[in-house]
Amino acid sequence: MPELPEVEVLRCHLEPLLVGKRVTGFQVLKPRVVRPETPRQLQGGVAGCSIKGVGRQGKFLWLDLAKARSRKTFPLTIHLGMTGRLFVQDSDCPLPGHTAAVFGLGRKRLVFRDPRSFGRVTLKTDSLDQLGVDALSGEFTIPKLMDAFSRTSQAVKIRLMDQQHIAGLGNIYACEVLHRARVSPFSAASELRLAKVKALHQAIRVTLQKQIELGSKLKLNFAGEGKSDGLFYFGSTPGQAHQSRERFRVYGREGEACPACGNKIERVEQAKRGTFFCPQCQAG
DNA sequence: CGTCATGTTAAGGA
DNA sequence: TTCCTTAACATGAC
Repeated sequence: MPELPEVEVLRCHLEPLLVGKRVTGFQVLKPRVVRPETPRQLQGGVAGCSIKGVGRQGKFLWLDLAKARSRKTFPLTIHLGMTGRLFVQDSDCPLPGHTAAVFGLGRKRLVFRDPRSFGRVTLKTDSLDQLGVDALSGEFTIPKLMDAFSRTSQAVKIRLMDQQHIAGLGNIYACEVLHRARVSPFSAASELRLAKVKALHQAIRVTLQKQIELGSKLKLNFAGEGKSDGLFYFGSTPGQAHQSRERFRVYGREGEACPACGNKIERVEQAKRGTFFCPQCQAG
């Protein structure tokens, strides 16, 4: 599910459901998602804790936990990987297939489902420590973006997806942002002039903000059962998938008309990922 | 059968 | 050391 907007919509959804609850149990069904500590170590760390908050930076989500009778909180990091889903359900519901981990919350439970098991649950903070500025925070400024683009030989699209510099953009929104800013994905990041960097900065904020607004308005099925999967780009409730797909300007639209100029959108591979762009609007 | 998919990270090379 | 590229992870959709 997961680029910044999807994770933020999920965070907003979960926060009121989780804050104030106590973790009454913890079960790992797919040990691979707990890394690098063992499931047993993680269990010892979270059992009996209360949830004080739900945070996010980039695509990383975390629960602020506190031991009983303690005010000090520590983050339990959850990353959804490519196919992770996180939702609250009644404890007497059957667990869905591909459930990776379950947090008991009294008569409710928090389920982490992840078919591909690329996601992660951990008390280690290494990943968070290395993360760059969140693309929607006030700290993400034009000078910060200039700095992220300097001293590198990489193409701008690759650099936009580097989470150590800017946290939150993945393959979909990197393509979308570049099209909105009319910047070629193949431009050398370090050679972009200030005007283009400003355009990209604006495009990042607008693209992500609009997508969060869209996701906040849609009725999402966070339980992720069947074809409704709590996503607003590949799924959500029936009849909304098409509508939300129309929100993409170039991603997944190879051969279709560019919404700005009508030319055919192309797809090429960059760093083993698909890059969708309009060769007319985004000329090198 | 084959191709592609929202992501991170370890490993190896320059 | 730093920077960069690639392979690996595991499953489903089409």
